[in-house]
Amino acid sequence: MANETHALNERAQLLLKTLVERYIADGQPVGSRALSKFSGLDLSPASIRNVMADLEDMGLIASPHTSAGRIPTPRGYRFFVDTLLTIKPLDRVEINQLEGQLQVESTQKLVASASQVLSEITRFAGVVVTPRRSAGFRHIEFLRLAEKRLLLILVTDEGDVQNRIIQTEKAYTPSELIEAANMLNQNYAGCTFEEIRRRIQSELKQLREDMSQLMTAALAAGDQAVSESAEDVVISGGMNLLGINDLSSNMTKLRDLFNLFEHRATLLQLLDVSSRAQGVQIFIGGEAGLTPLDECSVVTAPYEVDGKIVGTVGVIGPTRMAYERVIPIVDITAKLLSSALTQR
Amino acid sequence: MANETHALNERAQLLLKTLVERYIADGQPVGSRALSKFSGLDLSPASIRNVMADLEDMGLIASPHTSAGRIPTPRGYRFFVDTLLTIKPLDRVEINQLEGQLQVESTQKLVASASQVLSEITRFAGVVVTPRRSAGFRHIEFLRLAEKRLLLILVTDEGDVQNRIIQTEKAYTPSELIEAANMLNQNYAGCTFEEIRRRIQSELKQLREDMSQLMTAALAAGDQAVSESAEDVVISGGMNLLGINDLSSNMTKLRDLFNLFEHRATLLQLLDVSSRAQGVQIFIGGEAGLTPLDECSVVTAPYEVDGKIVGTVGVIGPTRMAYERVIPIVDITAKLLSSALTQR
DNA sequence: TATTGGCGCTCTGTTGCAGAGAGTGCTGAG
DNA sequence: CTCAGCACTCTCTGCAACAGAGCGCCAATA
Repeated sequence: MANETHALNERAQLLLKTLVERYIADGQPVGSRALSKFSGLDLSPASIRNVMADLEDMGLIASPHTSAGRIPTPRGYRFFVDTLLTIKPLDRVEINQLEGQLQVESTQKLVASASQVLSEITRFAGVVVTPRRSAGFRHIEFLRLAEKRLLLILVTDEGDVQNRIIQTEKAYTPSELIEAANMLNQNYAGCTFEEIRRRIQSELKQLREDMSQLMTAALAAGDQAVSESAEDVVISGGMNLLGINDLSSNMTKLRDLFNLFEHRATLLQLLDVSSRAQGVQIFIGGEAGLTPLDECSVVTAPYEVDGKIVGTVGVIGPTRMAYERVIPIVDITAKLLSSALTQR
Repeated sequence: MANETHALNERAQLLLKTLVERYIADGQPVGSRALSKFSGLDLSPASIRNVMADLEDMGLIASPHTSAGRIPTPRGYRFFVDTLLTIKPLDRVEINQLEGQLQVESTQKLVASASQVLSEITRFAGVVVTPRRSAGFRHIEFLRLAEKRLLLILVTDEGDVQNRIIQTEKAYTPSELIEAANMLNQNYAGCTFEEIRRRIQSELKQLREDMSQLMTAALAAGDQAVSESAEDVVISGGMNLLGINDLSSNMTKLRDLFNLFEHRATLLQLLDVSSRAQGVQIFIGGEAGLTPLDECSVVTAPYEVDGKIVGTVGVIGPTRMAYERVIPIVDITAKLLSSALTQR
């Protein structure tokens, strides 16, 4: 009764910590005897039971049934990761290994490989929200494929290449195509497509009709490029979660979870939240407000280009995961991704 | 004893057919009573039991245990699809619906959407082996991104666009880049990269050193383009299989199956076999020689460009699938894909 | 000779029950 | 405050009984 200080005393904290650690380690409810053996506190099981009762009153642990040990509640996990968890930073070797697996050839590959590395190293699902991009325009090219078929190649500000095939009404000569491309390249390089559209509106009428068709096609391609390069979320190793006992026991939940994976928009919403804050964020169980995730945790960290946050990396795994290991992995991956993207 | 003609008499065939159909419909072992009710033969259960015993002797059906009904063996399924199955062709509406969902914008999208359509319409996993392509070269472009960073854009014979970023040792001027691109475009358009490599070998030495660096980079990109456009297999809706009771009962098998999905090469090997033959092919259970598939069937059909087979589409689902429905779907999809690809 | 009704047999799935094991809550003593 | 002891609760396992489903076989029948 005397230790009802509401703030946990040191002993209770230590016991909660070892309880969570043991539960994470073997997935079995932890009883008073086990705790008395592993806490290092030299207390009898009976005394420990008192503390456990307090912890249960506070909603930090719970027992699946009368006579099983205790398992952490979401609140318990929350307290654990917030104040009890001691994370050990990755050593140099692991970082190098991680870095080595990132494929820096293109932004797409970078993002895909980051997601994959996360899933492989944690054995959970890796997620990466693709970077937001400015809708700038750098270069355009028309290439003649056949009589009335053109290949339009469009390079954005960020060096991303978009291409699309256009059916034209008229057969353009190569020089006409070059002329059109030159006009766009010289006058509008560096502008967003919005700007181009505005500025071109008036000038368009003065152009020959056939030219204006090309311009319109180019703008359409540009718009598509912008919309396609909208945020998207890449998921790797979702299958890993099949192997997790905690999740694969109830099939229905597992299916809901995978449905969530296919439903990008919802996931995106969750992950976007994380890009508001700096550093690693953790969502435990249903904290994110998504029921399919109620036995999962999501560990995320934003990454940046030139100091500006442009996306999020993360790991989705069971609530019972080795946070002290996953957190630094996500953290470092975000940093590696940031630096790889900033270099380009 | 007299009907031991080894070739099944008509009655036995009809009974086998209804047995397989009923088993496919509700997944329960089929007993003699059910069969007597649904075969339309007006035979008593006792008589039917005699026939069933014969069918069991021939290895076409089996009972899970002494006192359950019978289920088809793989051999039974095989006989069923080979000689008993009556497939009803898709009606016009369904074909249109199928056609409408194919995204014709690019080869990649076409293949991806074909796979997706297959999975959505069958509620199983859709697979498509991407088309083999010739390694021709059409057009190249160097674009200056920064001091010593170039964007190399490469268009292949088939209108596919590859791009990669190159770090150079020297800072090229725009006109140098144009010169290099022109040289490649004018001299080598239409050649395979192999040919270019051979022809350029001698000429390369005569070029200025800086030029030769660009050429080498271009060739490397070309090679990569070729290797990347090698056959690959696209899988959609693998998750659908989670919902199939037949498969999700034994978790381990399910995991093996998904591992197979991630292991592209093996899958590719299987699907490539199908592209040897014309028309729809069906692999039942372990017939493909892959243990993870022993409770699955694979229905495939090759598709072609200009009359030449270039890839395979297919569906992977439980052996207990509605073949009469899946077969025409796969068939039509292959045909639609062929015509969509031939048009471009 | 093919078909059929009937009977006994076998296997599954469910239910009820008892006992062991694990762990708790509580109480009273040090 | 700590702790040993005890009664209690809950799960898990094995066992036995029983109903249900379906088969195989056999003898009767059309």
